[in-house]
Parts: sequence; structure tokens; C-alpha cells
Amino acid sequence: MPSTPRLFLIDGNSQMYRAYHAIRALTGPDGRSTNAVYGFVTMLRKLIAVEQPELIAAAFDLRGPTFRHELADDYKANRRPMPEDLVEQVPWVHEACEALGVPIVTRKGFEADDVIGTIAVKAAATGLDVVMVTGDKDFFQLVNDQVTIFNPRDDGIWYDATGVQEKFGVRPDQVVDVLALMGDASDNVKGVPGIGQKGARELVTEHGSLDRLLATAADLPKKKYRTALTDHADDALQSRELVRIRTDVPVPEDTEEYRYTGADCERCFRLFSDLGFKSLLREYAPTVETAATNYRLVTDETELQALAASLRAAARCGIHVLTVSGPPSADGIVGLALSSSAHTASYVSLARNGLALGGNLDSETIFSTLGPVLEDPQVRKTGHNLKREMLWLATKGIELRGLELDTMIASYLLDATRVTPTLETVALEQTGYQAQTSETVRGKGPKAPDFDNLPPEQVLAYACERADLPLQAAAHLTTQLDEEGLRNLYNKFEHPLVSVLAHIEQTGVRIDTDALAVQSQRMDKELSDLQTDIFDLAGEEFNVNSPRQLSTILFDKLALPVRKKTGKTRAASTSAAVLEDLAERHELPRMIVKWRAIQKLKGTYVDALPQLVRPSTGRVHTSFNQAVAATGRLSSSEPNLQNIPIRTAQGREIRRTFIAREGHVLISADYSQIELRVLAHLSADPTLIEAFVRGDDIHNQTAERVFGRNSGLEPHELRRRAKIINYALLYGKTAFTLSRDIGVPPKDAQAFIDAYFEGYPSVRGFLEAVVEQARESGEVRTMFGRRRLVPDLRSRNGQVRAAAERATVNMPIQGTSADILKRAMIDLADQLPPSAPTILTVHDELVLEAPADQADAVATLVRDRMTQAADLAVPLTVDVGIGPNWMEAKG
DNA sequence: CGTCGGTCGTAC
DNA sequence: GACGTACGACCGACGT
Repeated sequence: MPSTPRLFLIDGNSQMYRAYHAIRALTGPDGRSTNAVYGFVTMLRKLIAVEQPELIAAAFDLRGPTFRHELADDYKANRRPMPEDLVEQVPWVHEACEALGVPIVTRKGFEADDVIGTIAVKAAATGLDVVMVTGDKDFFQLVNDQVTIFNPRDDGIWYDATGVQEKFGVRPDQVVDVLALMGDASDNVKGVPGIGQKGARELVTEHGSLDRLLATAADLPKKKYRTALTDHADDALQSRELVRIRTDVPVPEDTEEYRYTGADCERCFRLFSDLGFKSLLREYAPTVETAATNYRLVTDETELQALAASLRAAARCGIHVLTVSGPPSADGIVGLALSSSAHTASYVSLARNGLALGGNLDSETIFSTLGPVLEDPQVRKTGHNLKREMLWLATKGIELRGLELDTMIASYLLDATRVTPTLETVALEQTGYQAQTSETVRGKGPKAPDFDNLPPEQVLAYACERADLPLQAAAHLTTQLDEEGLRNLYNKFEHPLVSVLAHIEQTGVRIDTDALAVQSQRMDKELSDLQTDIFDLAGEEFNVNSPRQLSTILFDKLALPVRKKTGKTRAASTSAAVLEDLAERHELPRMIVKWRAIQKLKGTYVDALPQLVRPSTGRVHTSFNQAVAATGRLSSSEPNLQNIPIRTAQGREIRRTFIAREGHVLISADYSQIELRVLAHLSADPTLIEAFVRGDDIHNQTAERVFGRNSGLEPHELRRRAKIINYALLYGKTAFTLSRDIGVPPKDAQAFIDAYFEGYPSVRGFLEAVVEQARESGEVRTMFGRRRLVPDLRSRNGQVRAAAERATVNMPIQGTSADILKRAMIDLADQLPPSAPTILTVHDELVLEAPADQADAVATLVRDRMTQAADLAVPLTVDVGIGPNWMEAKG
């Protein structure tokens, strides 16, 4: 059933105003306002996507007087002028409209309403259905069988003639009469005094029209209306001409001019980049294929050998290993994509699973031909996340050598504030091309086929792009690293670290799964006993793991006092601190704390770790992520081995299950107070430096300076508090939280902070200088040049700004410490015997696994490399321990 | 049934 | 409102 073609006529001005007010302040890269453009574009895109119009146009007002000003010289006289930051956006809204494929119509001397009215009437006469897109009630007058209104607010509201009757109370042909009587204050349309919307509607409904009403005005029963209408008949008639939308404006006759033929992607791309609409950008970016690519499937051995030869000749290549999802496995490799020049790439598909594939190349042939090239350091490799490629190739016994540039790492160094950049992001930013996503190739959801279930032809372009685009992006990234002073950091730290981390991950760590199973069973018993007691105390059964249900029990049923609200939802907090606090009033909170502790250890570690043992190695292989933490620290995931418990006895039992292989031991080496030493160095505080040079206990030193010699506190408690204060400063802690942590009034806490800065006079100046310098430059750097962008230091929001200041003072300290450990890891990788690899890194600690008889020598080497990793004004000291498991190695 | 925000808790 | 950097388990609301 072919429906009548529809012409959508957009009331540009009203929609622009609405967008301006509906969208919070937004600014583009150059600081100009963009909220109205963004809102307008969003509305228009949604309209086009949902309604799929055959014909579409937008009408806008022009500046300057219209015929209405001739009818009434005070028309719109008291309307406030358009806000300056909206005026600026008008040309951009026009440009966006046209770029999106929506022609603009304006007529001098007329308003957008009249243009729309005229086109609507003409188009309806030619048999089209017309939809006026507006939120303005004046348009009700134009509605009929063929002309409707769509108000795009919320999910959109449609009005036909019946809708108008319901909404406005009269038929569309009576709307002008009602408007004429009631007037319009915002446009300075007088109307008739004393008659509002309700009165106007009643009068017009009763008398049928304004003309008939005026004819019988003298006989009206209500005196108010009778005098108003007889005195102001002329006003009513003039008002009607002002509110009547004209339908005789000179506009193009041919509606074909409004046929929608899609957006001008190039124009949208340029516009949206200028405006900084990043989320919209990718839809309009060209794909690399539009620039003509030569992506080829390698189908026989001759071509394979030709490929190997061409890679050698080029001495460089972009590489991507196409794989199934999940951890690296020898049979999970689906194909290899290699590119030695821009827009050119070859894809080699591995014959697997008996699937009929293009070509008959088996894995052995492929890797015996390409393996030597991949392992040849003379052929320089570029890719996005090269560690990943290394780990997958390693499953085939191939050691990827000659790494040139990792686009993920390079891009992240340029802006470490954001999430790990994907290839799609880097490609778009650096080359302007929109890369295919795994989702577009495979679909999404649990039923989406993995790459090994798709024919090579379907993955060819995807895989080739992922070799080609990094190679293209690399040239741009290299330039930017130079420009931003990040080249040395990349070359000397991050780049060599890629293969160091690959080897650490590949080695993995041995876990005593039997011991964990025993712990799990014991915990089950403890939990079930606890649960019995908890239900008993609560008087009912509930899900102890649900903060919400727990909150009902504690604060409603048991009527315990609410001590704290949660951040986002303002719900009553059930955090450990709150429960500890409530423990003196009721037994239940303490049991919940116990329950949570066991549940946490069991769920996060004891039960999770054995599931992550890789069957092929019998070990756990975490991922160390180089492009996650904004300060330059590494992060660890699947599993996170950087938050294995250590504080509680039960937690330490989990560390005990990290064991060395037969005949080996674990060596743990950790920097002693590295962040405070970095602070001493960076601040050049003489007192702090002297304390470290003398080898004093820094926490006792601080205790003395902050609390004096006669505070009357236990030495142990004194040191504990001083330690909190020492670290508090690194995190920008306030007196409020410090007071809570050490259990003193906020005033005292503030006094301690003041005393701290008195005791270490250069520290305050250093911290202030860091923030000041960062505010000026927009970035903060570590000792080795790693940077973090901190735009929020200039935020008008005090809270946002304060958070940015804390992050700013923390970054050079945390980041420099991270740099130092990275340097030690890189140095060590060259000097450690292959029999004694590093297996873990935890911010200030390295864990190695060494043959028992080499342990002492390795420990000495590690200590040496770690202490020599940076030249600071204070010594770096390293605590080294050796043991059969991680817990005992930490001594 | 999957996604996602919120809360909580572990590490340095 | 109030401590920087992470990861992840679990709940529960929400959408398909």
C-alpha cells in the first residue's frame, strides 16, 4: 500500500530556540557556544531517521521588518532581542540544515510561518501530505485533512484537525479568531482586553466566528465582553491579520526542490569537526575504502611468498592478527593482515575447522613463510595494541620483533585523560577515516558469529583496515609526539615496555588451586553459620549482599540511625565505616561486616582465580594495561592481580596461594615509600630530603614535626597517624576526611596539616606551583615528561575544580613513581637470565620467579636495578624478600 | 536475558 | 562536598 508522499516543513526558528533552551551550555573546540546547533541537529537527525520523509525543507525568519510591522508598528516591540550566543549560532544552524540535506527557505518581508503556510497550502493542493514541524500553537490554523503538525518534543506529538480541537478547543478554521481575541503578549499582539484564552474559545465556539461575534457584540449578555468588543473591534480585526499566517508568499512552485536525497557527508563531517560534535562525527566520516584501497586476499603459496618478499623490501608493515574473542590460543588465530604502504594490505586466511575457505593455505605454510619476516627486527612493525599481536603470535611460537610504533600507546600518551583509544578512534582522529567495527562485521549480541565463522571475503576489509590504518596513523602520531615533547617518553619508556609486558603476561603466575578450593569450602561454612546468625538477629531472611535490603532491615526495621547518605542516590549508606559505627548499638552490623569481608574474598579471589587458570599453561595470565591509568601507572585485569589482599590475615592466605613452580622461589622487591621520596625530590624540601638521606623513619619524623615530642600518645599510634598524614598530602586530602581517618576533630586535623607544612616548608610551595603551572599550561607532567591534560582546573564549578586540583598535585608524584618502576622493569628485562622472569608488577613492587639456587643473585640484581632506576635527591631503597609463595616472599 | 549505573571493597 | 589511581562483584532498574 504505497502511502502519499509526505513533505516535512520545519519551523526553523522555533526549533532553534527550543534547542537553545533545552540543551545545557555546550562549547566547541574554539570556545564558542554550540548548544542550539547540537540540539537542532539532534532533532533533525531523529526526525529524518524515524519519519523517513520523501520531501523536507526548513523555513527561517530573516532579520529586518516584515509586513506585520507595516500593519502594526509596535509588532513584537517588547520582545527581548535574541541572546548573543544564539545569534552566533544561527549561521551554523543554517549550515547544519543544508549539510543534512534539508534545503532552507526564507523570504524577505515574511516570517518563517508565512513561508511554511504558503508551501503547505500549495503542496497540499498538489496532493502531498504535509507535516509542519513546530511547537508553535499559531500553526493550528493551517491544519486540515492533508496538513498536520508534529511537535518533536519528548517522543513527539502529532496534531490533526481533531487533535487541534482537543488541544485548542476550536476547529482549525477558528484558531485565528481565538488568537485575535486573546492576543499574544510575546509578539505584542493586543487582542481584546479582558478576553483570555478561555473567554476567546467560548465566544468563538458560541458564535462560530469573530465576524459574527463582532456583528452581535452590542447584544452580548455579559457587560464585560459587550463593552470590550464594541470598544476594541478594530484591535481584534488588526490582531487577526497579525496572527493569520499568510499563504500567498512567493515561493518556488516545484516541490521537487525539497526532495530529500540524504545528507552531504563530507559537509557534515567538516561542520561537525569544526563544532566538536565527536559522537556525530563518526557517522559522517569517510571510510578508507572511499579513497580506493587495494585490499587483497592471499590465496596461494606463490602469493604468500610474494607477500613475504614485499614486506622485506618495504622493511616496514602494519600488522593485525585477526582472532576469535577470548584469551590467546594457538587455534584461535583466524587470519593475518599486513600492510606495507597506505591503502594497500593483504589478508592471509588460515584454513581451520574444515571450513571451506578462499585458498588452501594451512597454518604451517603460512607461519613458516611469514614467521621469519615477523621475527625479523629489520622489518619494522606498526599496529594498534602490539602486545596483543605479540601474545597471539607467541601461541604459534613466533616472537614478533622490530616493533616500530604502537598507535594505541602513542595516542594515549598524547591524551591520557580519556579511555583507552580504540583503533576506530585513532583512525578517525589521525587519518579522518571511519574504520569498520567488529560489530558492523559480526553483528552484536551473544549470537553474533565469531570471526572464524565468517568467510574470508567478509572479514577481508575489516582485517586489512586494521593493518593499513595504524600504518597511516603512525606518521601523524610520530609528529605529534615530537611536537608535544613526548617522544623520549615513548621511545625510552612506553615502547620498550610493550614487549616487556608481553613476556610477563605470557609467563603468568602459578596458583595453588587446591589450597584455594580448601579455603572456599571453609568460607562456605563460615558464611552459612554467619547467615544463620544474621537472619536470627534481623528476624527475617533477606539477601545480605543487597545494600538496599540490608538498609531496610537496619534503618527501618531495627530503626538504627542513618549515619551517612550515598553519593548519587542519597540512599542510607551501609558502608563498612557506617556499620562499624553502628556496631556499638546492635550486634547485626558487626556480623554484616564479617559477612562482607568473607564474601568479598571468596567472590573476588578465592573462587574467581581458579577459573582464570589457563589450561594450556596451568597458570594465571593477567593483562597489564598500559593505556588505562591517567597517571601512567599500569593497571591489571582479568584478573586484577594488583589488588590481592594483604591487610587482613584471611586476605594474606590468598597471597599464600601464589606459588613458585617446582624448584623455584618467588622474589618480591618493593620500593620503600617511593611516592614520599619522589615528593622529597620534586619539592626539594631540605628537611624531607635530609630525613631520607639520613635513613630516618619518615613517619616517625613526621610524627615528631606534626605532633611534637610530648603529645602523650603511644609511639605506635603516633606513627600510624603520621603515616596517614604523609599520604594524605599526596592525595590532596582535606582536614575533614583526615579528621575522620585519624579520629580527631576537624580543627585539630587542620592544625596537623598546618604543622606538616611548617615542618616541610618547601612542600606547600611545590604543590601550589604545580597547580598554578598546570592551570596556565593546561597540563601537568612527571619528572620524565609524561603528561596529563587537566582542563578542569579552569572549571567554573568549584567541586570539579577542587577535584582537578587534587588530581593535579597527585599526578607528578604517582606518575613519576610509575615511570621509575617502568624504567626498572625495562632495564631488568635485558639483564635477567631467562630462567628468572618477572611475573608481576604492582605499582611499587616487582615479583619474579627464579630457580632456588639463583635466587640470591637475582635478588641482588633486582635491588640494584631498582635503586638505580632514577637519580633523585634522595636514595631509593628497595625491600627484597624470597619465599615459596608471594606472602612469604614479602616477608 | 543483556546492559548499565550504583554501591561497596580490595590494592598501591 | 570533603582521598589520588585502578578493577570487579553484586544488585536492581531498564530495555529488548
